[in-house]
Amino acid sequence: MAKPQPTLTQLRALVGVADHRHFGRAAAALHVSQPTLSSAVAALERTLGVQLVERTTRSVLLTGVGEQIVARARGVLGAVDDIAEVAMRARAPLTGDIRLGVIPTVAPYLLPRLLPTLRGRWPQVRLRLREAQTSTLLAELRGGALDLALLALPNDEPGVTEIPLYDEDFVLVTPAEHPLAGGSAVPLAALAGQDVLLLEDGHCFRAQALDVCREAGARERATLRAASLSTIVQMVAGGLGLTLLPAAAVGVEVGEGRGLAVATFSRPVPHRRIGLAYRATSARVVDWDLLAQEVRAALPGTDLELCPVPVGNPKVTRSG
Amino acid sequence: MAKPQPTLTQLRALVGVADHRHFGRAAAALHVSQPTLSSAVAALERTLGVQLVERTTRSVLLTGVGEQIVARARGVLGAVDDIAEVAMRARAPLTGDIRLGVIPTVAPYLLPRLLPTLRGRWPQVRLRLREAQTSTLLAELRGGALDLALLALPNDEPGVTEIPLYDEDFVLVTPAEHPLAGGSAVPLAALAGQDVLLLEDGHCFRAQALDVCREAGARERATLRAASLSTIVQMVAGGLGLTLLPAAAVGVEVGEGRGLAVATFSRPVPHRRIGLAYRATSARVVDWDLLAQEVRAALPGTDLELCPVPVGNPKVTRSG
DNA sequence: CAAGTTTGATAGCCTCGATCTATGGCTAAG
DNA sequence: CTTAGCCATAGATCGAGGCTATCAAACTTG
Repeated sequence: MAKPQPTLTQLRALVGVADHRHFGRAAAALHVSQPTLSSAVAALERTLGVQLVERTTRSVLLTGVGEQIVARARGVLGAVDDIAEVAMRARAPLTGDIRLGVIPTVAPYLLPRLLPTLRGRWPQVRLRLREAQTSTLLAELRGGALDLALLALPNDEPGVTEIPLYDEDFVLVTPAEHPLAGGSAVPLAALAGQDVLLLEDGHCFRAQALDVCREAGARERATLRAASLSTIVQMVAGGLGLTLLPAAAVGVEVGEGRGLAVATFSRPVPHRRIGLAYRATSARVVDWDLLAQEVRAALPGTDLELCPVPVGNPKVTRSG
Repeated sequence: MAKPQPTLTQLRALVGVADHRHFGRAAAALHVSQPTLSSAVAALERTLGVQLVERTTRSVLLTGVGEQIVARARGVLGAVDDIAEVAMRARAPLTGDIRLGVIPTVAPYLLPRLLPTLRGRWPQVRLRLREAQTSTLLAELRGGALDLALLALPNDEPGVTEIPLYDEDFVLVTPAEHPLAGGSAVPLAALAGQDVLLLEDGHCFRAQALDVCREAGARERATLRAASLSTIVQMVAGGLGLTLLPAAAVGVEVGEGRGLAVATFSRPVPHRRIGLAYRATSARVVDWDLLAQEVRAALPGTDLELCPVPVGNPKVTRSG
């Protein structure tokens, strides 16, 4: 026996009846006639072999199975709408609002490079930026307040997919007269006993740098936690200690003639991976992949190592 | 402009092509002719306005958008199959295998009452029982190795739905000659300084009883952790201390003439809630509701307080 | 290099099912 | 008992989706 499968039209009819609890009004809302709706629901019940709706002339109620199936039908119809939206987004890629959250240790160094490129190549896109720490960004991402987050990977957040973008080394910033100043392959162990200045709690870069310090045997100057890398670098210039910076920050934070020197570590060089994160259910994956390409294209050429582009054939190109 | 929506047939066609990477074979697998399949995919691309498949005479590839949409289409088709299964299950309620996990502090006291009732009223059902601690049960439930778990609530497990069944009070079991023996409204504070025997780590009832002890100021005899309530009661009879039992265990564990006495607490009486847990995506919710009714019907009449039946109209009755 | 083979697209026809209008039957209210 | 409201049924119509036959393109092979 061949089992007839439910039809999308039938599912829409059922959901409509469930919503309105009234065949006539549901039919009007679905722009079909009442008998059409009636027979659609009846056909669904026939193919499923179960009564879904209790009809009396006075009221329309769902049976227990009916409730179950209505819930699933809503899911199906929503997913079909999603498919249409995915296609629509792909037809007009990278347009409209994108709510992007960025962590504070990336934003000031990457955005000045990204924004002009993006505006030039995708004038239709409007970035709505938000700067916050990782935990905030992930919460807002899951809650739907953000479309996309630019942060350090991995986060192992269920339901969130990540696109790796680049790896950036950590470098050592010291006063110019410091013994380690300007070194080119400083071993981690050279940090032992040094006073290292770090960000305040909640910054992921604080945790990453702290790991390095622990391994190296350095100690944190805990009384001097700063709110930004900028402040920390000022403090280093003031002779209060030394600090680690992610490579991308060096150009902006360590200027000439400020009495500062940058040293690089010997292998294995401590580093972190930066990438994009989005809800796995997002209908705009194609957009996010394109944006990832733009970020990679906007990267400073030297110190940052691009992550390989993961998948598939990037068939979608700019429209126009 | 009215947008034509994708059809289930079209989605099936697309998924088939994605699976086989070959129109002819996909058509055979779907039991349609090759031109039909071809035109279905073409129609889908037309309604979505996006190219989904790269066709050459030599190979068939998916575009980026195509991959996205295939993934979602699989979800849609799976959900539709689920709907059919929900209906099928409702047509033949409570039949077939049910893999039920039960925690050790419930199983020996509830199952002897439940099993005969169940066999009598639903002879077609076959329970495959498994006794394990909460964490194991929940892991197996999520992994699909179990259909259903009978344990203490709440667990706040994402993706897992819980049906409350009954609340059971904790009672105090002491040697017959103990000062608290047989009391009828013992305040928790009376436990202060007493030696209480508890289960070994991992049992949820251990944690629950330990909470009571902490609040009451009792101390655990940590050198005597037991693997079962049965063992603990033996130890109490041997004068090694006293213990807490969930009410349902009293009848089985505390017999006559074994030198044991049962005392009840004053209000607020410590208690725990027992219920069923299942994957929120399960297609057999109707079955689980029915089984919950059977558990309630099988309950010992006196000490356990039924939880209110939550929802809906239990339209489904026994078939036959 | 030409013929053959493989494979997906197109054309034309047909069938079945979804939809419509018209109507019937049931229930609750007055 | 009548009336109004509401869902089910009947019969007609039309289009989506199916099939067979054929074409066009590309790779293979003697």
